[in-house]
Amino acid sequence: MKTTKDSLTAQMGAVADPARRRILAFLKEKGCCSLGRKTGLCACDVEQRMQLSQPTISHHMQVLTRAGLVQAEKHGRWRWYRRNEEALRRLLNALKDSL
Amino acid sequence: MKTTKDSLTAQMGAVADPARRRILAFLKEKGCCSLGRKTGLCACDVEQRMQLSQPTISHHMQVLTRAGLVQAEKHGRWRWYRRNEEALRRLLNALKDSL
DNA sequence: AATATATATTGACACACATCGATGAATGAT
DNA sequence: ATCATTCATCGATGTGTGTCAATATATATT
Repeated sequence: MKTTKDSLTAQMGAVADPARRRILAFLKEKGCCSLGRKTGLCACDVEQRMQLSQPTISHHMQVLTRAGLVQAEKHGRWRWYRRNEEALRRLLNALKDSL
Repeated sequence: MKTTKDSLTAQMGAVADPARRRILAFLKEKGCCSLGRKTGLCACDVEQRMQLSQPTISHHMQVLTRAGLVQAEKHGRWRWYRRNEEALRRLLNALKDSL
């Protein structure tokens, strides 16, 4: 029954949701958190910008992370998220081939 | 309640389903039906290549058509489908910007 | 230890969706 | 007129998903 979803389908599904696309857009901004040179946002930042509850944000971040489109790094009691540009590029290329 | 889905989300959702991606791939082949110079497939051709019932195929074709990613043309008792390459290109560009 | 903060997890709910069998509608063939 | 074929529609069903409130977990602060 539980045919494991292939990677492309998981990534497409992740990106098909408008809320998650907004999150990906937010992650382009420079945020409050910085990892070395890289910058990211914590979930609370994302939550602040969207009209969604904290559990919902948490869920979306999990979907994006599991799809490999964002990377998370725990830092103190925050969790910093940043876009996985490499994976996003690969997704676009895969789509270009698959479509 | 019924916030109408925006065009990009509808197209992304259409393409997120693996069955519909396979259909889009099938539509690249030269089929039994020809429209002027263009070629396409009828739903029965698609059905023959997939392990899905006729109503399910019909449903997928409707989703793809409503999303504007394929174009249908009724011809006798067949319905010829062909890819809307322009729309597919626009989708890729929109994604490139949106991601 | 007690408290506050950031996030995850759980349970529930409504809704969307993929799928199918049965049936209907349109069209062509006999 | 009857029948076969192609496709759409309907109704049902199971599964997935977006969302939230409540609760739990982890970590920092006092």
